[in-house]
Amino acid sequence: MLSERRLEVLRAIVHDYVGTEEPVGSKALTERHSLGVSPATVRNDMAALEEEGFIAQPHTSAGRIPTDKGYRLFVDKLAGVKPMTTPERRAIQNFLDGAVDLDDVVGRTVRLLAQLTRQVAVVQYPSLTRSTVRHVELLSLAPARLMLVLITDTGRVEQRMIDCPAPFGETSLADLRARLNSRVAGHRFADVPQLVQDLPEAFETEDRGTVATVLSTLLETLVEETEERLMIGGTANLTRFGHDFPLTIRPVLEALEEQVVLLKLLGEATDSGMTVRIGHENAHEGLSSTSVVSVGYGSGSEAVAKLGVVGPTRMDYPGTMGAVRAVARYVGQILAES
Amino acid sequence: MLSERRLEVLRAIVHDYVGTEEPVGSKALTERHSLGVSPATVRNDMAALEEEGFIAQPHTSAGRIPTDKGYRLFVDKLAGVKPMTTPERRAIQNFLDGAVDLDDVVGRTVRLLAQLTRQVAVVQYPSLTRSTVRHVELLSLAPARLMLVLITDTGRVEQRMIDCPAPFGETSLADLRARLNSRVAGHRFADVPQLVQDLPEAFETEDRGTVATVLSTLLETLVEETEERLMIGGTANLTRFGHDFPLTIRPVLEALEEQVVLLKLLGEATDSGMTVRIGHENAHEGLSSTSVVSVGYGSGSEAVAKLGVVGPTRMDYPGTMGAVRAVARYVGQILAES
DNA sequence: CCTGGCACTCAACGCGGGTGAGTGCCAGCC
DNA sequence: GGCTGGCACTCACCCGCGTTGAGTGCCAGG
Repeated sequence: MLSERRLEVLRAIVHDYVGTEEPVGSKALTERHSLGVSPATVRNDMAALEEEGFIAQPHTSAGRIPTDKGYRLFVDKLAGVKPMTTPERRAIQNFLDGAVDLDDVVGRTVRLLAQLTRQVAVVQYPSLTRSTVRHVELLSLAPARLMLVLITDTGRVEQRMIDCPAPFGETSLADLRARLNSRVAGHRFADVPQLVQDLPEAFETEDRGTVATVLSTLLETLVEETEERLMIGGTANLTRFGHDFPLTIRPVLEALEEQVVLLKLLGEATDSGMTVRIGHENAHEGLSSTSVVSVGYGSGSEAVAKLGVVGPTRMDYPGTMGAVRAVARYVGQILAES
Repeated sequence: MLSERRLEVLRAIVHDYVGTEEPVGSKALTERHSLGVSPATVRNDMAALEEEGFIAQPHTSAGRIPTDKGYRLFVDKLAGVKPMTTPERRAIQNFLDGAVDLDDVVGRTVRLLAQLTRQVAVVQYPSLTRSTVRHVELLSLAPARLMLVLITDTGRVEQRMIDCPAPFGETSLADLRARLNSRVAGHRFADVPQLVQDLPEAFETEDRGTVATVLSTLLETLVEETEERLMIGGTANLTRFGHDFPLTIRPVLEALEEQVVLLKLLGEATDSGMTVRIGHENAHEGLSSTSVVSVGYGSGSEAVAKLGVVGPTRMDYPGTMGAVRAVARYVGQILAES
């Protein structure tokens, strides 16, 4: 086990390195932090920390930089979450309050998060499977052509075209619409399948085909749209990364364009509470020198989606975590209100 | 006026510079292109071209690179549009054919365009004002709360909540729904205002307030949503820009995040036909070393929105223009079909 | 008007010594 | 045993310098 002071040294190294982006040496450390010991002692501690794999030297006779393992220890044991100041909170709330619809909420959230953390922000649209149905609408566009519109409690709208196997009368349509809504409105999407299971039985034989088609389209929509959408922003912040651009920034931009990758990234995070994935802890190759801070958010007590930021492993973890948590909280509030 | 050969020299310079990214000298030019004259002659031509402002030297005793004015001449007079090959066309069509809804069409288009041109692609969602109404739906969510759903011929769906001044019966609702649709379905959004103008008069006094509210919300939606959405992709291609990254790439990424800027960019382009804006021709500061190739696309003969690519002024104009034109054409087809 | 020849310019490259931050180790002290 | 000051060593970084070579402008001759 590492002594108290050694942990303190690690904390100091992380702090300085995050600030300066340069390897930090023993002398500079003792000058900037009053550790109460001499550089020589710090050197010994550093040797021990290096031995354990928490820090490393880019090359012999240079200062030390934290390793992924070092950051991990820092995040888990040494750093708290830095709360937002009151004016910051107020600014967040004001900014988000102006949103007019779901797209706008997500858009504002992304911009806000990117600006607060000065990193790349990722916000997932509220998930359908965890949402509840507000309303299902069926429109007749042509004798044998329907449109299914699905409205969620988070304000999201999905629509699908349906080609009916047989013409479907207005009365049947109204009937189906009413029955559908009385069964599923207010229920969670995940519960819909079993709620509508026996619905065709209530209809005349000639209509059953169409009803079944409608239901299967509905269920299909639920499944399909589980592959969720997301919005990213603040990519310009990547340019503050380092100086060896092409190699650092390229793979990150590529990864960010792959929604699949991002969704997996957010998906891997724990459902509740904040998750920090550091460097190589991210499965994706291109993100091996970035960290992802993510958290769930939702209109109720339960998370309906996640949001987070992607930045260099060398980031201000306490500050970033504070911003992410605060934004998630307020977005949840906004969604609950609307 | 410049002689035929001098134009040929300019074309050669543009061609080589686009390929190599390095200033091109007289000797190299004569070696790679059989111009039939000696380097010395080419030097004289170059001096003339420089005099006129079509090319410039980064520093004394270096080769020449085209200026914005040079590219302009090249695009206007010297370069054609390079058509896509048949297999390429087929690939485009196959890729776009798999789309399931509007979001998917736009998403696929962006990815396709980014991949084909190896640059940043921008696709605007079909505009509401130029679209036609497919269907208007009114749902009653609560006694005095309605939802308005607007479906366009391009598959776009917009919804709005409406708080009614007075309770609105189901019969009135059905009546309003029917009247609304019979008037506006199939008509262009721009024509909607005058089509619904006298609608309240057909209703009982007690319902007129609600009808008016619905109509004003409808008209509002048309106006609001004129500020159109767009999707961008292929930002990773920016890393192929140059080697002096931070300065080149940063402002571009920033500009791309500002939807306003992009919309203005596309908006400035002519409505029909392809538009190429080179370097400083773009009003926006950060885009002064990029060119924008854009074109309108639409389901009919008329453009409903625009798409294009943003790349370095040093780009393959004929190829890019060919790809942009081809993609626009096929997207138009897809939209017309759905 | 084109061409070969010639002197000139200057960014890019490679080399080499100097500088300084940082390290590891060790003997001595508390 | 742990902390400290001292010391020799390492090595990336910087700076200046000469070399190289692609490229230029100009000019006299075809």
